[in-house]
Amino acid sequence: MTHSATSPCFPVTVETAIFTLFQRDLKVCLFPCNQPPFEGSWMLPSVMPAETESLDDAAQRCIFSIIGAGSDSESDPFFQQLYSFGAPDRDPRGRTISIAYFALVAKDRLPEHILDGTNAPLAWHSAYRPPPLAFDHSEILSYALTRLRYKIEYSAVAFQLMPEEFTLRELQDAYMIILNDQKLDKANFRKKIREANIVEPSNRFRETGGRPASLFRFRKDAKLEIKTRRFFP
Amino acid sequence: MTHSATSPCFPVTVETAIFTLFQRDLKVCLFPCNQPPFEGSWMLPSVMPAETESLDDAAQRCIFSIIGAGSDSESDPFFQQLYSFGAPDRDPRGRTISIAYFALVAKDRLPEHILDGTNAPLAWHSAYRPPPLAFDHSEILSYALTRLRYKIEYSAVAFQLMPEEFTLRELQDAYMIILNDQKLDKANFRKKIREANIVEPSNRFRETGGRPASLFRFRKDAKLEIKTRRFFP
DNA sequence: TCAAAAGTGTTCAGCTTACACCCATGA
DNA sequence: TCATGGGTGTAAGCTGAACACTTTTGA
Repeated sequence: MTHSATSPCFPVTVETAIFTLFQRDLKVCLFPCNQPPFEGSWMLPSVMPAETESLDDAAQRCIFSIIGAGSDSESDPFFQQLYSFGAPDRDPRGRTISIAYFALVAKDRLPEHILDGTNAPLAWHSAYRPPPLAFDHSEILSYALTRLRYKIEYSAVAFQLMPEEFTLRELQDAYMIILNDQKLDKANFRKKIREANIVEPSNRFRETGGRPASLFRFRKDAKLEIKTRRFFP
Repeated sequence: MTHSATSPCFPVTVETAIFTLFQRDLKVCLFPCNQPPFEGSWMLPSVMPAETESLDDAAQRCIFSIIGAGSDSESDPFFQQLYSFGAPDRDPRGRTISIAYFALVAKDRLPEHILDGTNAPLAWHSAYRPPPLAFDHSEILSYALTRLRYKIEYSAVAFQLMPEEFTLRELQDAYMIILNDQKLDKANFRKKIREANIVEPSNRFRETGGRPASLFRFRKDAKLEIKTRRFFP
């Protein structure tokens, strides 16, 4: 009921599903796993919290160790705790408890050599059709995808995956890729974005195949999360 | 990046916010805390996971240790993992990592001596106006309340707080208490419930001050979670 | 016959959806 | 002048909020 006198201890890890968007696909950052029996599988990046480090700090260290600390905290990636996984047999080497996070990084925030995998074991794989994953990491990944999809529908986190400036078509593409829904109506999508008041034009344009597209950026003061009554039906 | 060779260990606890509904109020189960410097404060019930026990099993054990194991698993309370708390200073006695759960129990599932607190340190307090709580438990409680409110809006978990049979008025009261909103329109609420197709009449009635009210029960095959496109605005 | 509470139908505003249309550019 | 993609207006249909109404019981 209350804390017992003896304190069994558990190794604790923080695993992070880091997402980014390129090649018209949602990508997740993976490392090759060498541990038997998972040779040839891939795994999510992970760290162990230091003695005096909070879970969030550990997750942030995990992310920065991959993408590098930014020059300004403005462009720091969004991250959020997901769920904790503690099945006794999740790691055959011994029991560990894993606190899972997910993170969103804009492609232009990633150094070139991290994006293309030059000179690093890390690789970006399709989040929807990932290679075989070690431990329970495919469970973690699919949970992260579900949460990302939920979150993108009631908040504006999508902008965390966009570059500094973007066209509305590019934003719509991001939504369609993440929601796996090609049926979003262009006019209605634009109206929603306009009325939500979360972007402003930069008065610059991007060359496309046809009429040039206005570039937008997210407003610093935008309301990012809105809750409305829904009930179940 | 990957698992390091040395494995720092952390004491891990599972804390559970157990909610029930009576006296027209949402109640949470608390225990007195004797640990300095929190004498006089209250705390959420907690257990430490055993060596080979999953986190969910530990949470279930925590719940059953209070309300007793049910005769049939049908009436087992609903519970769900919430969030993990790991601030280095959350417990002044030493660092622990806490996996928080919340649970919903129907009042008629609680034995009489648990409800009225006879001969037990446990007590039920208003979840909205709780007494002083030890550690970071007020943070855990307010997080649990937020999640409960979200969840009740897009799913039918409310029925976990209802007795076997109930009137629609009683169900509406449950919603109004949890959402802290007295303005729910009776006609519209009933229409929603009817169209959601989640209850069926038991063909019995409850005596009230006026016209007797039909009793309903939840349908076993009801769809409990429905997701609709929402976006942010 | 009146008070109290159950239970229902109808209207109106606002939002979502679908779709048609115009605009600006390069070839 | 045509193809391509950007950008907008509007009508139909659905949903939710508000509210007035009827029904059934006990006193």
